[in-house]
Amino acid sequence: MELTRKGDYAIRGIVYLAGQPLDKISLLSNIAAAVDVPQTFLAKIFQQFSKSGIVKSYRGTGGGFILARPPEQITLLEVVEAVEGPITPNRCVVAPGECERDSFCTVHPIWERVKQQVRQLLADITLKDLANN
Amino acid sequence: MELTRKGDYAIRGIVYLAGQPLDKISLLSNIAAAVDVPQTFLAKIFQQFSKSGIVKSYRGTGGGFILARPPEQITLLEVVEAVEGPITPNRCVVAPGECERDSFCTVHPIWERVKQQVRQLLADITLKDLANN
DNA sequence: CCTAAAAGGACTTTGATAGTCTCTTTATAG
DNA sequence: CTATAAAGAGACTATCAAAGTCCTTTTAGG
Repeated sequence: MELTRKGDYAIRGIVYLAGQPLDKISLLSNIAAAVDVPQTFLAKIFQQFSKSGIVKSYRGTGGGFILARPPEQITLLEVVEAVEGPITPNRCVVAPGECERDSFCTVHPIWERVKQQVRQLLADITLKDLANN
Repeated sequence: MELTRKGDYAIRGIVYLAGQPLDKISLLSNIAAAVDVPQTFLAKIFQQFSKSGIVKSYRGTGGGFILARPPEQITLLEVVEAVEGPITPNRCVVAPGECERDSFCTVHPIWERVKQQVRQLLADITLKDLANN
């Protein structure tokens, strides 16, 4: 039921980025230092961000990371799922048909509801809400 | 963000028990077979249930397990937390003061909300709702 | 006192988490 | 066109929790 450290780090990093001037390219080394995360680990996280289109990356001198969209268009849900995979309170509910007990299991619908509620809550928060200016 | 197998097994077992005649003492071996969980593993789970006062156990011949209270007085939240520990979406929010970033961390209140919502949802479900009769 | 059950503790296996390290690719500046 | 500065990618390692097993002890009945 818990976010992993990776997820936590991911949020720290992206929130930091959202708090920077939006046209400023930030160095991974700076981000890592600012949010207190091992740089090599954060590198992996930002690679995932880059692949899922949350940040844009630039290589070489003067390179770094920048938000791919304005902060009000990036939700917390998107950030979390980019690194943690789909949010699901129980594996029986990751996808329809995953669980052979789901036809008769009375708990199944509960997990569906939990999943929906949590996703909804996170989808309503954007990086704009989280960036502290 | 996911329930462990232990949590899942725990629910299966207790829901089965809630579906039995309430004055009937069930054998662990029967429960385990019925819900398709390794008996030795389920034993550990029911020990925790017993300690948290969800079931009553009887040793020796004719012994076994029985709900400690009527099913409508046992919530899903209680069951889950008995074996999984407190529900918390992020370790920063298990207890006040746990996280040294919480004074300035803008995400902290979000996790509090998620936690409350999930707990509320699970607290509203009782074993009576889940037992299929 | 023998047998049927749960309780308790020690142990093992497996897999995910949380990283690290090294090499490659891409881009810029001189 | 070469040196340098960044991110990308892959392989590797260490640690820890999850998932489960096994064995011994306690409790209760017949």
